[in-house]
Amino acid sequence: MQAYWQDGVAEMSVNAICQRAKVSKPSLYKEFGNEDGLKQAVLRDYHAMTLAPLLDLLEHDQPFAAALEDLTVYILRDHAAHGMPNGCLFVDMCQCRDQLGALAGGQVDAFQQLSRESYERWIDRAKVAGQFSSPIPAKTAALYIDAQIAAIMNMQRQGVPSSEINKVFRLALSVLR
Amino acid sequence: MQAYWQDGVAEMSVNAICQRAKVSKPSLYKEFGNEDGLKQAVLRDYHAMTLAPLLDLLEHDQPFAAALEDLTVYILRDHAAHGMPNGCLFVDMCQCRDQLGALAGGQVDAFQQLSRESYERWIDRAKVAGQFSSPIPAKTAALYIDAQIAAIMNMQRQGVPSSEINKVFRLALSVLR
DNA sequence: ATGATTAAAAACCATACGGTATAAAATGAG
DNA sequence: CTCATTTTATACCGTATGGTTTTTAATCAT
Repeated sequence: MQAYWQDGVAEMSVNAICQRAKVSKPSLYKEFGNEDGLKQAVLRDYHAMTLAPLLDLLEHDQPFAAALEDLTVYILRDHAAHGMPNGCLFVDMCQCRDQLGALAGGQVDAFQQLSRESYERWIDRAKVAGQFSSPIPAKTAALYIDAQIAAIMNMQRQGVPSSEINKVFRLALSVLR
Repeated sequence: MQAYWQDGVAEMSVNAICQRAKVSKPSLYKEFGNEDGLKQAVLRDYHAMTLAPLLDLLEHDQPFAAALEDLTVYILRDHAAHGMPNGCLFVDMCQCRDQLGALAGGQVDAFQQLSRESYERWIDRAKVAGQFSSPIPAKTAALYIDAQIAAIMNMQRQGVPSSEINKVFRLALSVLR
């Protein structure tokens, strides 16, 4: 996971993974079947560690504005300070989805759909609670949030200064207030 | 260009390009030197055909709101109707920049910088003309526009319905008004 | 300590890649 | 028509990939 995250899914070969993990190739293939299975397993771990906590934030019973602030803080948190590479492995996998096999590719699609549905339900709840007054459809807002997060992750990987990233993300979310 | 645009830069091998273009491999190498040179040439053509016209829109002497609407129409125009593949070859190259050689990679960086500078100058002009009242820094706004366009191109390639894409993009740009 | 089981190291395999050399075919000038 | 030049098709080269086999080393209960 670390290797894919840091160097990019497309850049990392199975041989390089084995070398870096100090694991023999047969062991890796016994454990994961093939490269596709490895990537699926990695993506599942990454989701549990990094994406699921974000979606959990939205389930807490708190005002929309507070959840939005939690989300902002989570997205903009300093990766390097927590020993994490920059960018987002999931976004990376979404973007090179065509290069993935059936397992990892399907997992990407599933997680993508899950995220958007979570955002949409969150907005819907905020609407019925009267905390989301603008006439933006929930589906559109969900797509919008998804796109904004992906955009920020791309900027992070690209090395844009975090001060600029913060301003851009808060600007993007200001439209939901 | 068509091949890279349609199937993705990372998916297209030199062999496949030759086959598709019905060109012999030695001819291709005589013309472009190597794969990196090919990609650079393709990117230059793509920029002249697709990106430069967009930046030109910003140079016309018209109110900020009018230019913003022109930009919106240009970004959201129906690619299929003009015989173009969905998505954006430039965005694709940005996203797999690590897989590119020195020539194409450098060209990507150059065009990226050019775009952001164009956006920034455009916002600056709008500010002095009193047509951009919000206190957003021009640099931030430029990064923001760049990110929004890339996000829309990703959604297009991903097959999100154009009706949704339109709503998302107009939502994103509404923050600049 | 020994014998069965498991893991690892190394070599190997087929394939596809980017890139090049060679030989056949097409082209052009005289 | 002929010869020189250029273009093409084909085969080839070295390398790296995903994936396997074989052989060696380590583990572990008896």
